[in-house]
Amino acid sequence: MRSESSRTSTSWQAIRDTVLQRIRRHDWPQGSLIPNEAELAEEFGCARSTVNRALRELAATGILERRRKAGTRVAATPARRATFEIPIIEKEVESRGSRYGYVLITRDIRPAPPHIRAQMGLPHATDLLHLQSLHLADGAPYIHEDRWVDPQAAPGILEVDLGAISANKWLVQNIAYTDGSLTLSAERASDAVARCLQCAPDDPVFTMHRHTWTNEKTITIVTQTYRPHHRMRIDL
Amino acid sequence: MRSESSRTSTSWQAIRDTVLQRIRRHDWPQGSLIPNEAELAEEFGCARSTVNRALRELAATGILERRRKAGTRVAATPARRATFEIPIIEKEVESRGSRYGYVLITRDIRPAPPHIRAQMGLPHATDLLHLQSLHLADGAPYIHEDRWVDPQAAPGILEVDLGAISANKWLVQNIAYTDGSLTLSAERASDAVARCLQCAPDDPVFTMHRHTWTNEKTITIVTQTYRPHHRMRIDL
DNA sequence: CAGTGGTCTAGACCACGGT
DNA sequence: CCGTGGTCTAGACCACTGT
Repeated sequence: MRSESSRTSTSWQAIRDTVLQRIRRHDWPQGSLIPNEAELAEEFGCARSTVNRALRELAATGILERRRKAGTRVAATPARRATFEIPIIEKEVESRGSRYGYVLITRDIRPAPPHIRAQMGLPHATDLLHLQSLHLADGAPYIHEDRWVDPQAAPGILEVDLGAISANKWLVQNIAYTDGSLTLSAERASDAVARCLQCAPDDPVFTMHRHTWTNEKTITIVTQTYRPHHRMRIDL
Repeated sequence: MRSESSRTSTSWQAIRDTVLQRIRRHDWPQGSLIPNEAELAEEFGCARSTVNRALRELAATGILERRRKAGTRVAATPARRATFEIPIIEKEVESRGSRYGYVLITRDIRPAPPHIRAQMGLPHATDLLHLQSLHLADGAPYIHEDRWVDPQAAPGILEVDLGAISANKWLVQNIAYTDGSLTLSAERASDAVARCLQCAPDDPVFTMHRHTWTNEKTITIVTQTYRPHHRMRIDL
């Protein structure tokens, strides 16, 4: 069996799978030290760098823990990391087989309110661009979006027709960001949001809060509220 | 400037950062083809495998898209993937500086109800282990957990004292799983859950649904309901 | 100090997939 | 067909960190 993929002696995937199997069978119990790279390379009859690649991948998913000199250990709790796809709403909607739509509800420029100032770390009540919009799936409300943009960090945004292109799309295409954070929560729909999403004003709604910045400077803070009953799926 | 990290000619991190910078500066616009590995290796004065490593890392985060023969392109929408840390409740609680606690509320063996049978793909109403428990932070309710376990897929589980060790901990330590899915949503707290979490019966609650299986066979299905106002943070 | 992982190199062969 | 990325090798030096 195992005709498998590779021609070249041993592939790093094969080594990864073998190691994984040994961990799952408890040949190498949780927390234990496994042989070092040189030993495994000899066992598998391959170069050390091939072993390195295999073990590195396993370490990246949290299954192994590696430290120089200390060696490689089976993590106490395996499989702790997964890849999270940051939803791109347009594609998310289309991949469900629906037609994507976008509507700008309000656009105004106003001094940052206190909670936004605090999050952005602004010393003064700078003028910010405030947007409210709606993403649609087959014409029905899908996500309500409330966004603040700092025009100083996103030069050019004030000249854009944000009724034609979504702020997110424009920002992604035009403003580089270096860092971001993402917070998920369950909220009670506010009256305003409920009206937009056409749901009851206290329905539980899945909410995604994003903050992106570049070089310590906030570009935008967004709160996206999904319509009720939304589920976000993550594969492991 | 740039004393930087490496001694050895050029590090893959340096190449990654340079490439990233060029993308952010739009030297290489979105969707465009960038030079191939051999050309970049020459430009940076390093081995092709070093370039490969740098570009592979960028492709893993969704910033680049690579295909043999077709070459490497700047993704239309950069930075689409992030690493998601699957919360290990005990550690999550302790990392907040709280004391972790665990209480088993109910334990019974009963035929799988229809919706669980459907999710597990069970043809008959097999007997399953059903558990309800509470995770505590400093003695206060933190997460309510409702879990179904197939004893056939998790041999030994019926003999375990699940009042002493949480089912999750025991399963993670004893039963290998190969695949899983994770679904996040906002729900309205049910009466039973609200009582356990000591909140109002219609509070919006953040809910994590997990399904793990091995070789097509479901091991366990869990619904974990966080106390109100919980936020799940993901760094990018 | 010394062992272990981290990385780089130069060269090679291969697999995929546009043309 | 043949260009491009994917991988492997053998060897080397280095960086961290436990002892």
